[in-house]
Amino acid sequence: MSKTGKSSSSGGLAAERAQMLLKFLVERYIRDGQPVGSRTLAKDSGLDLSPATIRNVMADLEDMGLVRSPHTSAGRVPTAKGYRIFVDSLLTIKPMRRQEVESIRQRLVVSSGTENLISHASDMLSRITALAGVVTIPRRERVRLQHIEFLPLSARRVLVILVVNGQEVQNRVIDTEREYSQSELQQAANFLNSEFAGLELQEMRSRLLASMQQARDAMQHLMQDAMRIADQILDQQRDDDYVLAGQTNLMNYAEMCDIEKLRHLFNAFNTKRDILHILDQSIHAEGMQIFIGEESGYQVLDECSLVTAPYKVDNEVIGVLGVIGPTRMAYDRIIPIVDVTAKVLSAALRQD
Amino acid sequence: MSKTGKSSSSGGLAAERAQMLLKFLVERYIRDGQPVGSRTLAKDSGLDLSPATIRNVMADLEDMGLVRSPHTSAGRVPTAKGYRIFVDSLLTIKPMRRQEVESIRQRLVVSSGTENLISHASDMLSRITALAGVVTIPRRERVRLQHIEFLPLSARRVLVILVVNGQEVQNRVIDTEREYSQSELQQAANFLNSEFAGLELQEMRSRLLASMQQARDAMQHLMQDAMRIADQILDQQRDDDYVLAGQTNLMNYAEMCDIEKLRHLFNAFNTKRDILHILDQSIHAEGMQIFIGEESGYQVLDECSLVTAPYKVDNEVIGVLGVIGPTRMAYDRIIPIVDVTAKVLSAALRQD
DNA sequence: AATTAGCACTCGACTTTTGCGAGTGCCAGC
DNA sequence: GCTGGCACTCGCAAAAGTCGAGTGCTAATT
Repeated sequence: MSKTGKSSSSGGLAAERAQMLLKFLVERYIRDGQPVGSRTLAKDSGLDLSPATIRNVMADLEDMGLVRSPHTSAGRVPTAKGYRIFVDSLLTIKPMRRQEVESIRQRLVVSSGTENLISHASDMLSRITALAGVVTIPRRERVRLQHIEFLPLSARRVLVILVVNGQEVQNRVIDTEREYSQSELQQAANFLNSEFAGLELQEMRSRLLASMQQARDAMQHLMQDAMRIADQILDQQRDDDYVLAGQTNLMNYAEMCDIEKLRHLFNAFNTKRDILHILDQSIHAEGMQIFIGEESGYQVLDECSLVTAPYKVDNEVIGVLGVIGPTRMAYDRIIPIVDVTAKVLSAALRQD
Repeated sequence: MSKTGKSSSSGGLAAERAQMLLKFLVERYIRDGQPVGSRTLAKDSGLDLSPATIRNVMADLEDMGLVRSPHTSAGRVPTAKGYRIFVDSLLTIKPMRRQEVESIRQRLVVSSGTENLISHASDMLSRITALAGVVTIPRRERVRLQHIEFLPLSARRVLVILVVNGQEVQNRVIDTEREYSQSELQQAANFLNSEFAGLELQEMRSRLLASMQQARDAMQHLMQDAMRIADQILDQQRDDDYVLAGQTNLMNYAEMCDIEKLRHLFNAFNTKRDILHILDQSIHAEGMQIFIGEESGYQVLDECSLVTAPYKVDNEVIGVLGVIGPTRMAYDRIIPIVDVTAKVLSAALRQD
């Protein structure tokens, strides 16, 4: 009954063999998508062991929770835990083909405008990996005001245009408390521009607050409104989002044949909340992150893995990108792709 | 063999009965999704006929291409042609529930900003119908310039901000041929604003062209650039798009269980080209349009129907909205929903 | 002439049976 | 500790059987 203790035998050596077998099993399963039996393993692993021995090792691995049989007389399949070990310590990364790197770079260098860049990156990810690509909309901590402009729309409605961070344009309509004349608005804009251009919105906000307390001038309300806008924009920064591409690629995978599962997954894509939550986790973790199957903690991603990498500008992480696919994805190929894409995107954003 | 001729018997009366039966059959099939047999029809149609008689009528309808049997011993199912007749002349529209109308109105009245309005409309459509909702981004023929602003970014890059049609803001970065000073830009903007504010971009374009031929001043190039922008914006107007919501609803329908079909459909949604083409057809046709199954001419929509209605502002049609679902959708309920939503959206856009 | 009852027949959906084979676990021998 | 051998398990797939809804046709009825 309790053979848990005695199995690992003479320590490290057998453990190493078990690892080799695990590695081989995972690779094989990723390739074929079929449970791997002891015979296959014995024949192709190059370890020159009989199937029976392999079976013993497999039983051990199963005890450790690294593999499992879908049913009594099938081969073994890696569990999430098994994939974890594989990814963390057994994986041999396969470098990207020159051509692939180039195609990403080309595509991203050409496209202009942050929006465009992001969606192209997502698109490239999904194309090259044949999985779903995801890129979060960049979110900077520091929003630097470049220019502000007020434009009267009607009696008490003013259109506020803000240019921030180089060339991003944001606009809002505000309902003001009283009617402002064209020249008043102009004056206010001039004031704000001369005082605060180049500063961060946060900074502007607090300075404005301070100055309003001492001088209560005619512009008071308008200034307050301007501040409200700044707040809104700062808020909106937080209200993040992502661009997804190639969802349909996921429909090709056997593990997704269950339409119910697929629907839940797609719903999660639309709802965005859960996915964003996971992506958020990796925005703070330096470097690449891999979520395997149930690890993510979200049921919808049960048989999916997520490979992510943060991208940055000026050494500040401003977003995450990655791919979503079945747990049984070719990690050795996917990982460098995500990695490189993040770097290329970072570079492209810098000079945007 | 050839009983085609003699079947319709004493003219109008029998034909009327056949129509009643067709109507009943379609309604029933829409309700249950099961082929309808002669017995059911006999029992529930209220016509007091024996199944055998019904069978004869069915044979006639089949000859006319309005129904078909999926296989020998199943009931009958409407063909696209059958649905067409049903929708065109047999359908009894079921008015919307007060509550539904209100929920749409509420939702759309509250939301501000064209973008928002559009996506909420799409969302409402998909929620209420439990199908996929689609709304095209509005495209006005007349783009009226309200305000233009140049902002220097770096040596030869200028950010151009255009406010058009009330409160839409568009922006572009242009690379200029030489470096312009801040005051030059200001001057140019002032000129354009005073001359062209309130005019349509088309108009501005041609006037600018005319005036440039006589006076070749220092602003020549900048003006040219401004014109280029106007062109781009006019172009972009043409580069249309739509907002889709509730795709996942489609996964619930039995006729969509084929994953391959589903994938093609979703691909079409992403590609947008074909769908846009169909929607375009209905932007010019006054009033509602219904595309049933193969009628659309696109294979991907083989077992789907599309119910659309144009929406307008100032009596000018600027977009189309509608729902996409299986041919077997509840037309009597869907049609008024699409109709009303189009009207509510039109109203909401007017005061936006 | 239209309608109906009756009847033989068809065919898909579902269930059961059967056979097969891949793969396992365990044990005894090397 | 490894291996060969063996009984056993189970899923899968093909084959066979059953059921019933529904049809088309024909002959009788109104």
